[in-house]
Amino acid sequence: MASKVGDSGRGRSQAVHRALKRAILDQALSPGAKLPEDSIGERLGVSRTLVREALVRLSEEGLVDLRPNKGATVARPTLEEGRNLFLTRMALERLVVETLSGKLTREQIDVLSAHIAAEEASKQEHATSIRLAGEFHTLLAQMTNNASLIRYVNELVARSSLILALYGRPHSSECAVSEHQEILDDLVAGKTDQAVKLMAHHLDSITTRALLPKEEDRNIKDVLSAYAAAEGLA
Amino acid sequence: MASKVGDSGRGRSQAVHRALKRAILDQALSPGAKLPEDSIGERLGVSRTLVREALVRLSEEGLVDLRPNKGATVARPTLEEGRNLFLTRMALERLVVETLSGKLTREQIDVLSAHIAAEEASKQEHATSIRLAGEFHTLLAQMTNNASLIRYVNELVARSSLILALYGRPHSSECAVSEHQEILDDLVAGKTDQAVKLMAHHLDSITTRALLPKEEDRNIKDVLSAYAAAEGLA
DNA sequence: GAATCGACCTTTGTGTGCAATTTTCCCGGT
DNA sequence: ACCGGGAAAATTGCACACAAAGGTCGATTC
Repeated sequence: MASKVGDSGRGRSQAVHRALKRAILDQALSPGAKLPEDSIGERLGVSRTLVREALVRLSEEGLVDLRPNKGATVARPTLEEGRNLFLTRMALERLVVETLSGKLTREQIDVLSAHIAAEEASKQEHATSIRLAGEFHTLLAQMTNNASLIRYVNELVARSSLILALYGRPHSSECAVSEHQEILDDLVAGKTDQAVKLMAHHLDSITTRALLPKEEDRNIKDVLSAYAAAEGLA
Repeated sequence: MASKVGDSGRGRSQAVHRALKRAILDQALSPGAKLPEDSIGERLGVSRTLVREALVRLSEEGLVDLRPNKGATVARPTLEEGRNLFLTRMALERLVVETLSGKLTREQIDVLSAHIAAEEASKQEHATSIRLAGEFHTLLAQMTNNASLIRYVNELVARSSLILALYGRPHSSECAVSEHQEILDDLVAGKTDQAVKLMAHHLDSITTRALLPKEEDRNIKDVLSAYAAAEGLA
């Protein structure tokens, strides 16, 4: 079904790209998963050529790691990369907020409100909940009409999903919905500084609240790998 | 020397990518130029497959436009995109400056000083002058050790070259060198706010000083094409 | 019995061929 | 002289084939 619907836009490699991206963001493919060109192509009904193209795109977006002669895997950002990524996100979303403050049209406000409502409604489903939370930010970015800003925010939000999938705690994104509402309120009221501060807090709370703990075996490996890398080991 | 270092590592598609990127940034290939897979492959001694991969990467970086069934061309950003791009750049470079302020090592300071000296020395050669001016910013970004930040600044700086190539006046980047020195001084002194302000001014002056006027035939065409697009014409 | 070497099998790297689409340009009509 | 119309040439879209690199598992040896 995906093949029939997705094709229309143009180039089928785009369709493959979207399919894989969606699969990754939905955590159907979890970080570190192998992405063999063959199987994917067979499953999606296209040749390796197109899969390859899609993988290159995804690697350029930072969603997959592409190691020479070793194939593609879903990206597995380190915790350090994660924190840096949120720093970058903050810088860009600050611009988003500054650009939008006091300039939202009625239509845009409606769209955002509806989206927040949808977020509220899907609190239970962990997967879609994360996706909707991210889409709020991309929606905001979209409204700036700044192409590069949009692109980068999209990328960073997507990769944030990966980070949260790896290091996030189960119920980390719950409070986010109310914060989204507050941000929207300030944007509508034109309280720029307040909105920026809220957005900063919003993103910061994700990093500190959701990203820090989780003393599982996964973390042990990460810590070790960091030390190993520092010593030039495998 | 850059070519020797970059190539050998692995994949030849990477080499093609670098070659094309370099050619574009040096304005050997000017914005809007056609990039036929065949000719490029023949000229570089590789097959279309590899050229294709490089073009996909470049399009993902925003350096080439890749239209379905119509082939690749060197990107031709509009003036509007240009201004937005510099807005985004500002947001990111602000983070760069904030991250680096007061934390530069002696080595890093030396590298930057040397670079500024090189900029000073090559004032005459328009092409390299622009390149070095850009590299100052990428150098700064590099020192943050923030992967995503580095990547985006690199991209934006590269695309800025395109913008300046299209809309910049001949001697627009002259004063920049002294401003670079000032920024470095403030970074070393740890005057964060001052450094941010300077960087803001630095980038802003590029947009207002270099990007605005230029009433040449090129602009006429651009204006017309904008109206044509609005009317659905060629 | 454990370690090492090697043949096999899987997966990626790259070139090439063919179909489809776009562009060019030549030609006839108005 | 100008404007379609259509065939030919050029270019991209896509798949497949072959070569090379990596990984695995078993056999051989100490």
